[in-house]
Amino acid sequence: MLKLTKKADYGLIALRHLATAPNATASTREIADAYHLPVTLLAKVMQQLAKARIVQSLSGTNGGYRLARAASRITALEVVRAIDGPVILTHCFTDHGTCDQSDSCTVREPLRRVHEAILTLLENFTITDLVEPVPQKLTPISLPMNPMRQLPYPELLHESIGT
Amino acid sequence: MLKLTKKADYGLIALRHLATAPNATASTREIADAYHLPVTLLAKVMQQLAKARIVQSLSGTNGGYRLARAASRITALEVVRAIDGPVILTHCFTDHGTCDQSDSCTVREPLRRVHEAILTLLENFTITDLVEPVPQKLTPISLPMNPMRQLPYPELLHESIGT
DNA sequence: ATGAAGTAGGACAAAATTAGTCCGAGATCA
DNA sequence: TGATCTCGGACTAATTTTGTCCTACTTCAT
Repeated sequence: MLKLTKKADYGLIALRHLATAPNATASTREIADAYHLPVTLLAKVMQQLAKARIVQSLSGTNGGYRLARAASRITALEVVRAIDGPVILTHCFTDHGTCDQSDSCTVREPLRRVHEAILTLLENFTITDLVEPVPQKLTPISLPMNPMRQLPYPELLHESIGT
Repeated sequence: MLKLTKKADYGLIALRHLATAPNATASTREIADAYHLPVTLLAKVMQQLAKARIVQSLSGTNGGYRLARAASRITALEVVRAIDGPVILTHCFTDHGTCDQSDSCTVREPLRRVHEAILTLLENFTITDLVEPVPQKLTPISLPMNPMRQLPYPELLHESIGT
């Protein structure tokens, strides 16, 4: 489905919260309450972020978490990786042995390019970009472009689903 | 995990196959055999592609599927949508009512930008790009860029997992 | 016209992933 | 010393993905 998991969502929300928190610090419960997230699950997410050194934990009373570095230095890619594990577009990438014949998997290389592009995209997106809702214009992506490519057929436009 | 499903993989492989097939036509079994895919599952995928008018079915003996239009006019985004349904980055997009306070979901808008960028990426990638494995240089993505952003901390680089 | 080879499509089972809970342990502060 | 917090593993439940099975219908060739 090519979607972020809820945990990754929660993580991003929490990081944004920390980035704008008054003392730059907040407890798990505080964040969970603010956005109506399941406390225990968010706690797990925070732990993973701490383990990845994205966030720093402060134990004891009045403890909580704080960003381990500047928000501008925390990329969405890092966060997603820390929480959901390696980002994988196609399945072939990791388990090479599965593809019986390297000859068969003809789509692998081209798809890898798309993959890289998405990674780059996420890497260029930081927590700072989450905190400033500047409606910035989205410049078109450069990818191997096909000169013959045109707009999709009209009849397909009206049944295009989802966002 | 931000990954394509196997079905989407299969669909792309099949479309690539059709794009290069001698008669521009191939049966489900033929394709499944060529890449060692589960026949019945691929059949389902082909049906979905047919319903989305990406592929045209030819019933009867010597039947099979053919591309409904030029490979250069079939985008990866269409394919993924046809097979996996709407592409969703965050969960808030579809069920607006869930987010109790629109005030809470502060990350929605910025994430939507990332979302759009990924969609654009997939939209600019056609079946033709799958068939020509030209190792084209991947130009960096443009996104709302933070001028303060720098490379991730060195200590994080060595534990960066996955691709 | 009859059988072989196709697609169409729904119901269903199995497997994997994600989401969420629970509990015990350790740290810090008042 | 107790309240409040994090840490981390084990565990269950829900959802999604993957894959199979079966029946119906269509086309072609003999």
